[in-house]
Amino acid sequence: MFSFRLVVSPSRRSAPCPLAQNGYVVNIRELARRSGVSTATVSRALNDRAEVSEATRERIRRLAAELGYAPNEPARTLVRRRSDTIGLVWDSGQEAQGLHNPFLLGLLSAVRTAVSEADYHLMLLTTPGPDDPEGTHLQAVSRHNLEGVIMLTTPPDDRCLRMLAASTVPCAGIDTAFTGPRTVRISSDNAAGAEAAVEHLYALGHRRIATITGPLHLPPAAERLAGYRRACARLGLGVPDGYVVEGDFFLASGEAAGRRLLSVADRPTAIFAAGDQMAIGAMHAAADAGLSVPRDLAVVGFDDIDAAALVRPALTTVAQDQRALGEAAVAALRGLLDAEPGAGTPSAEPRIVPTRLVIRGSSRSGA
Amino acid sequence: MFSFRLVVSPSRRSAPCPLAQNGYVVNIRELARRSGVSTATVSRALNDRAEVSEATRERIRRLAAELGYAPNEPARTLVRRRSDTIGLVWDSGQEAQGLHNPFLLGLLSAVRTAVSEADYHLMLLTTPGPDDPEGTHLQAVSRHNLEGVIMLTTPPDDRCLRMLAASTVPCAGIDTAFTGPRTVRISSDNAAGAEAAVEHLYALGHRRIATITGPLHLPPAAERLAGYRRACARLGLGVPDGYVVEGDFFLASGEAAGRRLLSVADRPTAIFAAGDQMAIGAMHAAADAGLSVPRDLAVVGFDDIDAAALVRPALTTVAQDQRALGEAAVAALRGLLDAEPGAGTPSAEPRIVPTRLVIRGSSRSGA
DNA sequence: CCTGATGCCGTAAACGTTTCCAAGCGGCGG
DNA sequence: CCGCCGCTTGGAAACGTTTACGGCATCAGG
Repeated sequence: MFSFRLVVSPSRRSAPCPLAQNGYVVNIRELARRSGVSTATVSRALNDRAEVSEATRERIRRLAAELGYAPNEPARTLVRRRSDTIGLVWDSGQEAQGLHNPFLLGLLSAVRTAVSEADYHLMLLTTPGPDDPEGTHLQAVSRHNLEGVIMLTTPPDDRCLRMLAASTVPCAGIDTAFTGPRTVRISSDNAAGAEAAVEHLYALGHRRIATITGPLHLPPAAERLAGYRRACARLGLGVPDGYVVEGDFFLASGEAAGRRLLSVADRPTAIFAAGDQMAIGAMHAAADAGLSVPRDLAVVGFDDIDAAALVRPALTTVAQDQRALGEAAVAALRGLLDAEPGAGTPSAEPRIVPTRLVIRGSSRSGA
Repeated sequence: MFSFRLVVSPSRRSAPCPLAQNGYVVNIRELARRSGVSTATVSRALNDRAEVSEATRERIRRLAAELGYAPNEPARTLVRRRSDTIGLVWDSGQEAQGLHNPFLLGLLSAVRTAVSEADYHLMLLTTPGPDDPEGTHLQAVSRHNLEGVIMLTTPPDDRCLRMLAASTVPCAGIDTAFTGPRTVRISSDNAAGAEAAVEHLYALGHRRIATITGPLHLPPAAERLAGYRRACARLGLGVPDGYVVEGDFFLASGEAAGRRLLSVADRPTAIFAAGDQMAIGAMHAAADAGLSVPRDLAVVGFDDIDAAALVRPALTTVAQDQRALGEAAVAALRGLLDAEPGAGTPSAEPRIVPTRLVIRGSSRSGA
């Protein structure tokens, strides 16, 4: 079931901890000895417990600072049975190299700062190989006493993650499709973002607006398509056959889809692509067809990857708020952690984060 | 000197560890009880110690797997005085949003897999705020018993990182400028990469090759310029005044530098830019000047960011091997860890990782 | 039969911290 | 004077694991 690799290399045991201060580590016991109190009092003083007099507390803290004392987290974890640490997983990225990359890094940074502002530590979980057992992540959580896990844009068919989400471990997932008793999903408002893109094109005078979708089995792709359809319906725009082409979020699929859309009977004057790479591909297709963007064809993407600002004309796109997503994930996870475990599902509905339309040259003639 | 935030929220102590298997955690003691041996034997069996008979070892392992036992890492760390965990820092990324981002994510993934293949765990260190004390990272290392730290593309003026590198903590830095008794630097072969770029342009027939550099106080920028100069000298190419323009690695600076280079007396026919964003900026400048890339002007960049493959014409560039860089960093760190601490500097010279020239449309006429 | 070696295993002491429980002490109302 | 309470403090038991040390077999060589 589980396999173990606890092999301890017989050489190099017990390396001396390289603390800068005095060459050797100072404990709570050393502090107790030097300040003439017991270890219990030192612990209480450093942890801001109420039952210590102000005088001794101050004395102990000063001594601790002076000696460069740092508490031993493993020992604290051991006795407190909590580690103040949460795990982090993201897709190994080899497959989705193009799509998620730039987006992911923003998420990572946002999660990192939000987590440390909440005074938690962050441990990276290994993305398991295809032959690793399903319980790999559960093992890791249990080994390190992790209190919860944040997962970022992970593929929906990861067995290990599915098992983790299905367990009682608190999980917060950004752009993930897993469900579980203590799992909450965080996502951009894909539908509203798509609607805003269509509305923007409508406001510019476009009436024949086509779309390039992502793989429709992925929730974000489906939601963006739904938003597109809703906006079209609301604005009274028809969606002829052939105006909806499915891509795979990568450049080449956008180029191919663009060619198809430009050869359709009633040629669209604008394209909303569910991903920036596909939008850029569509712009290439337009250029190859001798069309000028945005004069002959307006293009709007989704995600605001780095390249969106670098291509010419620069790409109008629906930007996801990476910082807000990261903060929402951490907030949701804290909610799960603070709730009593027996309290059932606190709120299974996903947290939705608004998007922001970034208008650039690909949709605006005056650029 | 140091400040502490060990505040323990008085509510929610001792949350029950949510392990899936049986609802409660199984110890080494439980294993011992159930298999009729002592905890010492169980520990030895699971750790592949020699002093256990094959029969009992197998029995214990099977039982452990059956019960879903996972060793308690904090406890192991406490008694073994090593955590098998290394820290990871990277730049908060707000300032270098454009330059390092896509590159960084590849490094992160590479480091992550290399670290876990070496059976270490990875802990993310917080990027400290400007008012955090200098010893923040040292504190973290000492608190968690981290055995070493890997730093990725960190700014050269980070006081906390400088102090960390200067300490006796083993450090491996990719694209960092810190030095210390147990600190090793890993870097792409910037000079050779630049040389390869110039040679490529020379082989295409170009004789007037200019360059756009990065901020020359950053080592990579200086090294790339040196490579450019060396190649020009070797190939007998003159470098007239005005053929070397300094940028800041961002798009706008490349565009401005491109304009300057295109208006110089003896106009270059090719530009080597020390960063992809600047290269793309130079392409924009050429387009604005009515020049066609690559017919009238060839452009080569550096880094191979995602956008390099998305712009038109696609950008020829010197790709950094993120995987190799990550693996080299982990290997270097392991070298530091295995070396006895008293052995002095094992090898202070930096590890150099070769680059790879990716030829695309911006330098090749037949695209 | 004795001696030493070898293979396997148990006892118990750590590791650094938190926290339960009790105790000392001064004051205060009865 | 007694009992009680509130404020500090200390003693000691955990938490789960590793490992030094010693013991009990069994076995080979003399």
